[in-house]
Amino acid sequence: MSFKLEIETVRQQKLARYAKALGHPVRVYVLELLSKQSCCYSGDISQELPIAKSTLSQHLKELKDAGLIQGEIEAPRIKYCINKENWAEAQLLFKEFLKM
Amino acid sequence: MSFKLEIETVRQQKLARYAKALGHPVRVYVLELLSKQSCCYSGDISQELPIAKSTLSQHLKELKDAGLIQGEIEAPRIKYCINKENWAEAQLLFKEFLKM
DNA sequence: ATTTTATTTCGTAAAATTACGAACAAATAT
DNA sequence: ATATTTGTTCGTAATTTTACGAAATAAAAT
Repeated sequence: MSFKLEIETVRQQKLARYAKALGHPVRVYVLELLSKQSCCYSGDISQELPIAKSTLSQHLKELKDAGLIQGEIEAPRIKYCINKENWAEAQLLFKEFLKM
Repeated sequence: MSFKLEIETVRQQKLARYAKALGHPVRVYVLELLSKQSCCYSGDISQELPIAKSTLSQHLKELKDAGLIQGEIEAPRIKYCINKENWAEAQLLFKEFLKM
């Protein structure tokens, strides 16, 4: 009996998706910032980083599309927070993966 | 006294670099395979995956460039193994990051 | 009503990623 | 010597990523 390693599973695709979202220093920075202060505004982040606001906005969109963060409108600003449910999933997937 | 979160540090860049390398299902698969059997040949991997050999070769190159794997020539084949030193570093970086 | 504030979306451009098959290299087997 | 085996590199193409500034949006302040 041989155990064939699963290929291209949903699990692997999810892990890769989260990893991809973390594949840029700015996005790593943003997630770490959000973890430190639970939530924050786009402008707070923008002040610290030497990139255009529109560029930051794109990075935030990618984190959102990957499901790692979410934004609530608190006009005229937007409050970004970690998406706890998906973050927990990502943590689990990475933990399992790193154990290997 | 306020503690400003470090921005664009070497640590964040390293983490992002490793994450980026894991940002594709095939590369996640390869790393898991290598962890299961310590080492293996490109052909062994190729057999399992529905992608062209040249494409797999590119993915292997990216994992190698990111430092996560290494290849020893064992002509006419190449034996790929996990780069333990860098893998340990990646594990540590991710672990710290996930703790947040 | 108009201006200000905070942030996104649009338009654009350069660079990187992903994928394939064909051509190439290098050692082994015939 | 030549063919076979194992992988890589090359050439090419489509798509995605990254980045910027300008224009747009939408609520709040004046």
